[in-house]
Parts: sequence; structure tokens; C-alpha cells
Amino acid sequence: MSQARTLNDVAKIANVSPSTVSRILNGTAVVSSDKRKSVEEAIASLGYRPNVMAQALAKGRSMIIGVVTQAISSPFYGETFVGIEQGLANSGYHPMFISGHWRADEEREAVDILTARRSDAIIILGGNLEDEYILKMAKSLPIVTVGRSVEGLERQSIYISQEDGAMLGMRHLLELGHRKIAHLAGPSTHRDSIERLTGYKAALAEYGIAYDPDLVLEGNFQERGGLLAAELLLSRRADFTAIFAANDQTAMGARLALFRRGIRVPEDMSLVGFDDLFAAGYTTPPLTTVRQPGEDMGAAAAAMVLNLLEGHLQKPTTLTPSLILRESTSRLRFS
Amino acid sequence: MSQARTLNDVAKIANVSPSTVSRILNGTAVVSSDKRKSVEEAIASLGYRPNVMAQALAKGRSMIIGVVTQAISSPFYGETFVGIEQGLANSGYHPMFISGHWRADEEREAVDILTARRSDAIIILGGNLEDEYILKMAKSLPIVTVGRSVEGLERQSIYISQEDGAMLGMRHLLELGHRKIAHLAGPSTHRDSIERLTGYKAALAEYGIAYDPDLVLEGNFQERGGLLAAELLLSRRADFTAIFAANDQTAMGARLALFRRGIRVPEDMSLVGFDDLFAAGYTTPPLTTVRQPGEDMGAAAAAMVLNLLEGHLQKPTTLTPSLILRESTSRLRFS
DNA sequence: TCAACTCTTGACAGCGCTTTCAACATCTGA
DNA sequence: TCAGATGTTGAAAGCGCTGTCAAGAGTTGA
Repeated sequence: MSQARTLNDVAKIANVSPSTVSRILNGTAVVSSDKRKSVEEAIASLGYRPNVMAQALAKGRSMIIGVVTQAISSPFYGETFVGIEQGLANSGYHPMFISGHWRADEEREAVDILTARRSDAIIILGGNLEDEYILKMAKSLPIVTVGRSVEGLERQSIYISQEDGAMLGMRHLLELGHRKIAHLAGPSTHRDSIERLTGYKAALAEYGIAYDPDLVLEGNFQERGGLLAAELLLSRRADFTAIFAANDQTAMGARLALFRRGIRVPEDMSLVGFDDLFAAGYTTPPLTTVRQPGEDMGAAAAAMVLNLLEGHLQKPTTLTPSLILRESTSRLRFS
Repeated sequence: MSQARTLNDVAKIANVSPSTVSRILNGTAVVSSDKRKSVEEAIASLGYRPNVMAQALAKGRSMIIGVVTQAISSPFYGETFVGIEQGLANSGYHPMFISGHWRADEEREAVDILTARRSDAIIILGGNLEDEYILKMAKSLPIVTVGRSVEGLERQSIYISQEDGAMLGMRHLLELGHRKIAHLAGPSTHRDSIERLTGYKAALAEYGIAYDPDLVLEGNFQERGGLLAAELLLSRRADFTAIFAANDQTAMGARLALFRRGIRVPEDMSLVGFDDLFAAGYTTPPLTTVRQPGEDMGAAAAAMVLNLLEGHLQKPTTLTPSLILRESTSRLRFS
């Protein structure tokens, strides 16, 4: 293993002091053009690249933005990652992703890892971390939360109303004439699930429809959960005409359950998802869904972090969900 | 922002020298139990966590495993990420993902970023980096490549034969009686595409079927590319009975094209994918596909890196593709 | 009782960089 | 021509940790 060159090597070859090399690297002071030239030559000839860790130690800034995520393979957060990556590009900062798997203890561990590496800021995507914990951390570190709000930290959150989103999807179904609408919810421990369920109920209420708990089943935000929940529901009753799934993955699972029973979408059953995953545009039929702009959320989080790092607090950033009309819903036909 | 505590703070409070604290932290020497106790108390009371960057600098090891990936949101690599994450868990090392977007220049930049941070090793997932470049790097740094081989670096690769995989999928179709099989390829610049196309041709040859270039269209490994390619193909001719798609995403795009034209899968057209994405089990009908064990590949890469870091070279790791039979294929019916 | 060991501990010199401070060289204007 | 201002540079301390080295304390055995 060839040793990496150091700033000192450069200084020696260029016949200047280390300070001068540092100044050139950072542009922190004027340096005569002949020295600059010889230093640049030395850098080039050695293929020197500054040791970011040493810089970090000296400057007290690691140039790392920690990202606590739930699953690195999540199709929804994946889009957010892209937004974060791009938002951070050319800032000198780099994201470091650690997964918490929806468990508060693992999330806390993720934060631990990130702070041990002296991340300059942390972005928290969803999750189950306690508010107080986040609040405490926020005192010593810029924190931005995405997809969850923390009381007292509204100005450091990228938030999107799950309830509004759910209402968007539900109203669409209601306007199409559906009255018996099932809901395949997410895990009841999950705040997004709860909010979406609330939206489901609110939309029903808006149309004067009584909430029927038998029409609501809990999934797990995964395809399999959607499949199982839909199967169970179908085996129990068949008098509903539409399904509002808590997310696209659940909807896709439900779609398969319907397919298995020969129930056509949208002719026999309308189906609405949530998230607008990339894949939602390619199901058969393409899925009507409530869009959460994952990439925008990531980009907004990155921008907010960068702002925070410069000491600017911005106003709370609220993005809005929107309805993406595709082909999995149709007007209720009186049959 | 409250300052993070340092090892020195701990030493002062515990009334010992910094060396002693370090020894306790690292278990590098025996320390009397009373000092150990008071140090541990001091650590707890201060909430002290060692600064990983300072440790890294002093030890000359960053404890970072750089991962050059193509897209952080890729559904296929996502599974590999999970494998890497888990394989590295509790090793003290942490992965740092940087995306190269299938462009050699960006990939080189990713490597630059990673080496500037003095990653202790680098895992390269796919991509277009030149062999010589990788070979050169491998001289100064443990490197493991996944999903691509580098001549002279076979013992540091996790490889899976794309050609064999393609043959697996094709043979299945051929055994079902299909003779006119279209191939929706990946980008022709992409080595996986090329290998899969080779497998496609080889399987045809095996069955004595002439290769018909008109039956092969280039997609982009994305749903949209599959959709477009399938539409084009269908508008040009309709005498094929099966489609072998270069990957699952392409297959899903093709699936939609078929759906649009009312062509049933598998009754009118058999469809085979490649990768076995998680979502492939939930398309309608569920997709028969060639499985690449993404997570296993990631885990194997992590294990190999850890080995390399301890100076052990292992024998080349070759995983094998397998056919996942689902419902998108059926025996050719003479119609 | 004392030489020869064995343990435990602290001082100190780095790791590769930044940043302050002071020195020196030049340049200005009166 | 000289005080003062301006510009450019290097020495040195320090970021938070590790690891070597040597000193001091405590043991052992003859």
C-alpha cells in the first residue's frame, strides 16, 4: 500500500512552509503567484489530495451530514435520498446514511454513530424517535426532520400533511360515487398511518358517511401486508367498491389479491395508493395515488440543513400532497 | 451548541492521564480496577463519546468503507446496500455511499471523495470504471467489485454470471415451446446488457433457432424504456409469443405496453424478467424472473472487504442466478 | 535485605491539517 | 529619507486521539 502524500510532502517539494500550502488549498490568504505555481505543480506531481479527516479535526467540522433513515432500500425514501444527495452536491458536505429500521433504539444508535463521527448536522427521515430526544439533540446540533414534525422544531422540519393527502385520495373516490370504501392502513404505531387513517375518517365524515371499523384493516406498509389484508377483507365481505391503501406498496399487494380473485381494477373495484412511487406508474392498470414529492422533500431538507449550518433559520417548509390520476379508479357503476 | 466532551475532560475528572482513558476505551492494556471505575463514571457523567475522526487520524484508519454505487435509489442495488449494511454491522466500519450515475467520470469523482476521506476500503457496485483504473487503485487500497469483474482482480470480486442467468430464463421459455422470443435489452454500453444478450443468443443457438435481430430492441433498464421498446416492437410485428426482458423494470414497462393493447400475460404472451426485484412478486401476474441475490451479494462483498482488511485474500466468490417461477409464463398454445 | 522482575501509569511525540502571531520585506507619502 | 502602512511568509500551537517509552510502585526469591 503506497502511503498517501501529506501536505508536508507538498510543502517540502515546493520549498514553502506547510502554512502556505494550506493557504493555497483553502484560499485563506493571498500568496505570491510564483509560490502558488510551484505548490500547484507539487500537488499535481504528487497526486496529493488533502486528508479530509485531518482537515475536519483541525477545523472542527467533519463535512458530514448524517442521515438517519429507516431502510436504505426503501423505495419511498430512496427518492428522498436522491434529493438529499443532489441538494448537498458541491457543498463540500456529504451524506452518511444509517438505517434505523423503524425501531427507536436502532435509530438512537444511528444517531450515536453519527455524532461519534461528529456529523455537522443530522437529517432524520421519519421514524419513531421521541420528540424530547430530538429536541435535546437539536440543542447541540443542527437537526432537520423530514416527514415528521417535532413540537418546538417546526422551523427545522420538512413536513407534508398525511391527513390532507388521505383526504385528497378519499375525496376522489367519493366524488366518483363510492360510498363503501375500505382502508388498508399502515402499522398503527406509525404516525403516518395514524394521520392517513384520520384523513380517511375525515373525508367520510365530510360526506356524511358513518365510519365502519370493519372496513379498515392493518397492513405493514409492505406489499405482503396489503395482500394479506385485502385477502382477509375479501373473504369476510364483498360489499365495498373501492380500496384506499395506506401506501403504494400496500396497494400493490391488494392489487394482487384482487387479481387472484378475478376482481377487475377499476371496473369492479377502484384502488388508490399513497406516495406515488416510481413503480406506481407501471402497475396494471397504472395506479391512481396521492403523491408525496420524495425527491423534493430530500432537496428541501438538504437546503434547510445548509441554511442552518450558516446560522439561518428558515420558515417551516410545508410541501403539499397531490392527487395523481391514473387508471385504477373509475366511477361507481350501479350494478 | 454545547461543546462535545473530549478524552481530556474525562481524564481530568477521573484524575488519570489521557493515556489511561485511551487504554480503557480500547482495551489496549490492563488498568487497575479502581481507575477503570472512576474513568467509566466520568465517561457516563459527561456522556462522553470518542471522536471517531480523531481516532481515525491517530490510528490511520477511518473505519469507513466507501461504496461507489450507481443510484442510491436503485431498487436492485438497494438490496445490495442492505447486505453491505448488515455485513458491516458490529465491525466498527460504516459504509459511505456515493453515486456515480453510470458515468465513469462521476464514478471517478466518487472514488476521489472516498479516498479523500481515507476510506479503508472501497466497494464498487457495477459501473463503467475502466479496469486499469480499478487495478491501479487496488494497489493502494483494498477494493471489492460487485457485479463486474476486473481482470487480475478476480479474487476481489463478487460475480454472478449474467450470461448463465439469461440462459436460465431463455431455456425456460424455450422449454415451454416458445420459438419466437423477443429480447428487450439493456443499454448496449452496459456490460450486464451485453452479457445477457449473449446468453439470449446462446440459448437460441442451443435450440437451433436463428438469431433474428429484429426481435431485439434496446431499452434502458428502466420501466419507461421497456414500455417504449415493447410498444415499438408490437407496432412493427406481432409474431412473437414471448418476451425476455433484460431486467424486471424493463419487464414491468413491457407488461404495461401489453396491457394497453389487451394482450394477456401469460395467455397471449409469456414474459420473463431479470433480477427478481422485490416488486416482481407483486406484479399482475407475478413475474417469472431470473434471480440475482442482491442482498447476498452485498453481504458477501462486506465479508470479503473485512477479510481483505485483515490481509486475507479469499477465493473468487461466485454466486449463481436462479430461475424464479411465477405466473407470467405459460406453455405455448398452438393457436 | 536487595537485585531482578513485573505491573501500572503518565509524559510526550506524533497523525495531517489550520490558524494565529510575529517577522520580514516592500511600498507610501510627507 | 524615514515612519508607518501593507503584503507575504514561516514558526508554532493545537484539533482529539493513540502508542511508545520510561519511571515508579510493588513483588519475588535467595
